[in-house]
Amino acid sequence: MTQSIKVSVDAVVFGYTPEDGVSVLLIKRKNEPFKHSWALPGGLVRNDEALEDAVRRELKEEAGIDVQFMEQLYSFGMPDRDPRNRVISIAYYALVRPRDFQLSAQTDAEDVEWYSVTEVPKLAFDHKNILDYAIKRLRGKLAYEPIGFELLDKKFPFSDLERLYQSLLLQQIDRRNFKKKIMAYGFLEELAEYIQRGAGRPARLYQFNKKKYFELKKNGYNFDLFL
Amino acid sequence: MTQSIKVSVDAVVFGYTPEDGVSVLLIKRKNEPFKHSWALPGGLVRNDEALEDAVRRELKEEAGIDVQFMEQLYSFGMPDRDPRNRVISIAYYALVRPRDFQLSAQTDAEDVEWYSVTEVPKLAFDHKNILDYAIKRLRGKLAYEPIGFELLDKKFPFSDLERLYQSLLLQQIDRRNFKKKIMAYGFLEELAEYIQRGAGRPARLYQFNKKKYFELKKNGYNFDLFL
DNA sequence: TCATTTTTGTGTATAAAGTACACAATTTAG
DNA sequence: CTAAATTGTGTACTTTATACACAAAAATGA
Repeated sequence: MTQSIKVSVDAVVFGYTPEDGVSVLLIKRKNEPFKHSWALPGGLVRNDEALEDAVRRELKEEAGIDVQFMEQLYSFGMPDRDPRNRVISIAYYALVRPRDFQLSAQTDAEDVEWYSVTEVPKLAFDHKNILDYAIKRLRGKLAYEPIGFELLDKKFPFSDLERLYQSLLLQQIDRRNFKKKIMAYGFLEELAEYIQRGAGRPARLYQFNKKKYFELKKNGYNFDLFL
Repeated sequence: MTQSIKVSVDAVVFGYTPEDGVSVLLIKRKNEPFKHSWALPGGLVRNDEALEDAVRRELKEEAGIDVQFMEQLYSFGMPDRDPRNRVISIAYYALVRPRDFQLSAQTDAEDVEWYSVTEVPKLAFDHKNILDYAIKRLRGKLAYEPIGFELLDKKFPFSDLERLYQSLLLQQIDRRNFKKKIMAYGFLEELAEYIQRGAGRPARLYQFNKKKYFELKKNGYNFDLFL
């Protein structure tokens, strides 16, 4: 018998706000199977479409968002992961700044929502697996590449970066040592601007210098940010 | 139009011998397209077969080998990567001790051969890409997990490990410091046996203690072997 | 308005880890 | 039996990581 496997993509889109920590974008399914269940955005790849394009298309169709940073995560192919057909899914993860987007459930979804990674609802298919895998990857990645900047505002106070690391790596950080280490790499720029949020001394703003980063990286620099 | 994408798996099987360094297992294709070209072993996934099972089956069918250590590498899905149909391929990489196997071209291949990674011939499809990706992954992985032991004999002289790292990471290693670092982790056992190869003082044999390794790992230990 | 609370900002001393380095021991090859 | 090849081993020095506390600037509210 000839092969009859379907190919889909799924996306784990992470967002971060200093208030709510790390969240993930979920959609409520409009169709069977798992109708009305929460799930990762995704869907079948078209015959002549690159995998990444399929992910971007689905994110647009289901949630109305565009993402910048996106990487392939893993391919999930257990024969019974979809109750109807054999479907293998190539999962991607993406990082965005939630405030950059107005979520809007589009044609293919009943609803779209950010959920804190600490309180995700029951998910369709093996999407819980995929999400867990993505969280692990995000943690690992964060520890040796400065992808955290994709999640923060362009200009941010140092404490945002600190809190991002703490909430994702689940450990305390020594403020002085952390700053010392990050600044030593040289890809963070100190600005002459300040921000005032609630009580406390106003915080100086910083921004990530991608050019400097890639330059350093090209020269074989190692960015382990293990804490 | 309904989806008509085919799903295949490909395997990058790495071997190591102290004499020839790191090599990769290639097969000579028996069929079109790329008939008589060298390629990575692999083939279409069956309708009800897990991805890993498909890889193991193909390795058996094409090269007559069984592998122990295997991990998913990446999925390659450019629409034109196969000149005939749309085929997305889920690539795996595996590590073996070449001396454990007698290679034998089976039904699906014209020939099978180990090629040093420094002198691979022209490959079919996008297999050169896949191989390059796998080499990068192997380097990275080797630097923070002791997978090198999968490539060495069960009992090996310390210099084998040294040479493996040097040939893969392409840099000089200080013998004393390297040994100090590795031994400090505590997952390498010094044996009371010695081996004599060619000229020079006989070398003490060592072996990897997996149990100890997993125990350490479970306790959140970090094994960065960066040099 | 002023005392309290909240948050940011900053340096130094100590401990740990990484690096550089050279010579003796044991074997084979000629 | 001399030369060449390989293994085995310790210490001083440099770099990096860690622990730690108090002042500055703003908001809050009595």
